[in-house]
Amino acid sequence: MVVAKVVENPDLESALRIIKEGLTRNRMLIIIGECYIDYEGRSASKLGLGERMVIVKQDGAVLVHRPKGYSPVNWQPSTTTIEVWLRSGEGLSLMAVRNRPREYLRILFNKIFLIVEGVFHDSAEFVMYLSESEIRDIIFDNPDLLEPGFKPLEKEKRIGQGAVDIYGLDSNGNHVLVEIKRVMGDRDAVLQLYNYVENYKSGLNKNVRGVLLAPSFTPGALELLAKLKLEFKEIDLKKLRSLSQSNRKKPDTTLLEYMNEGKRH
Amino acid sequence: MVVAKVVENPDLESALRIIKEGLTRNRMLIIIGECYIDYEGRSASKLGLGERMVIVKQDGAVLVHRPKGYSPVNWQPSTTTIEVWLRSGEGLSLMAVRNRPREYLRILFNKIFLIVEGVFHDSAEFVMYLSESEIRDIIFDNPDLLEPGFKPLEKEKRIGQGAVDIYGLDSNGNHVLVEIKRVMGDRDAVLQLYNYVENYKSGLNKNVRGVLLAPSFTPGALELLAKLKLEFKEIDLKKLRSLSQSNRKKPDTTLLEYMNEGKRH
DNA sequence: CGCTACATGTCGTCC
DNA sequence: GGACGACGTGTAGCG
Repeated sequence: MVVAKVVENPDLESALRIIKEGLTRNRMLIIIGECYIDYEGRSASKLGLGERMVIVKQDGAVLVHRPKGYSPVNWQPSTTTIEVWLRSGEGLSLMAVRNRPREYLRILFNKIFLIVEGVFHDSAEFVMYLSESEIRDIIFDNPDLLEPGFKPLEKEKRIGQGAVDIYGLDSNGNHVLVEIKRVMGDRDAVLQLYNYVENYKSGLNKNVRGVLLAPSFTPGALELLAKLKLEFKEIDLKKLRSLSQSNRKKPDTTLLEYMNEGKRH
Repeated sequence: MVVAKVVENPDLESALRIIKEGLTRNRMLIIIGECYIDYEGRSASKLGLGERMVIVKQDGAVLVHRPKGYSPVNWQPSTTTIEVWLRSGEGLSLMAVRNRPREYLRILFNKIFLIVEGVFHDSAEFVMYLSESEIRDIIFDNPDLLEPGFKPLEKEKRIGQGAVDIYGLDSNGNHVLVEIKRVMGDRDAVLQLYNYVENYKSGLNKNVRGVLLAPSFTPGALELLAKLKLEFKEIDLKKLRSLSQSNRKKPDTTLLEYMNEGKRH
């Protein structure tokens, strides 16, 4: 059973009891109420009185959501300790503390409108397609996508402190370092590649080519590429996706087809 | 009133009606149920059957949370359109679509255990302390923190496509570019600074100093700084915080004091 | 545990 | 609207 308990408009003493029980049992808690919030740690923040939703997950993660936007206004990732207490005249406090980095999050409730206690069963596998590592593997296995005659030799080759995505040789025997971006290539990506090339060249007495692969490029990136004498090549994600067809995990129906099917009543 | 409606174990037809109503009224919806999830857009993902919490915010943002962890497993930031439909034998679908980038998120419910409809009043101001821009202002106003005789001239000076945090002159009249990091300075930060220095120097015939300010530095960053002949200086955030005392917005009580007070029953 | 780089990053800001 | 950089970024992976 997912939803173990639903309590509307509890007084703060009941709320305290319910929340404490839920925490003890490692349940997921959803608390809707009016609260102040303080945070102190790597930075510090204060949020005045308002109505919000607080989620305490089964591993101790805490999220505070305002009525808009993707991001929680305050939060704590999976925390070591959560403490709750009630002081008359002040309200109900929920405090989430983690140690590395040392951070405090304190939620002070004035009123609580709803508490939901739940235990979720969810062991399903989550599969994500076309991550950067997947793209890298496809390029490695289909080196002509970079250029004819390219011979990939190593993935994630360590260079200095970092690692370049693909290292190989071109048809003239030149060393080639390939940096791959799944999203639009920006100046950061160029600088990353530049650093690899310079670092790798410094031990060698040969020409080293650096190539940035991305679906598209910002103007700043293109300018910087030219200035640093680095190369770039556009990759077509759709094409790559079709090349990974053999991958068993690939969805056989796209969501779009799915959707159209769904509407074809 | 925050919580407008709480419905436990609705059949899917009732659920459809309730969710549609909630969407029309721009209410916040919390839907707990068993579902499959498909996503397609910049990337693509599939998630098998499991019990999850779905949040639809008042601006159309959608979050799907599993029982653990900070991050939603699937989501959609503030979306233009959300559609819901029911097909017998299949289940209840909630589809969130946005246009830029074009992305689809589809949640297919098998069972719904709970629907909460709420309207949140929350206009409180959120104040964050010691952001990078705040640090920048403090350094600008207290230039000796960088070095004696430093004369800051411009904040966020545009250089090429980007902007360096502080530009100024040292006691010898050298141009100085200062890049500030609120967190540990890494290779990326060094490359960012390097790019500014090179870019700025290219128009000039003079020496240009680049200084990275951060509370600490990774080994990779220090190595790169040396190689690129850039400078660095540690900043003490605690000290900076005391220098911003004058700032009205600073909290007068720290959360730690608050907490101790809270426990002193 | 520390460092590195990815991420469907998201979000504000400035041009 | 696009580019650029901050973010309490979180998170996984590797040494």
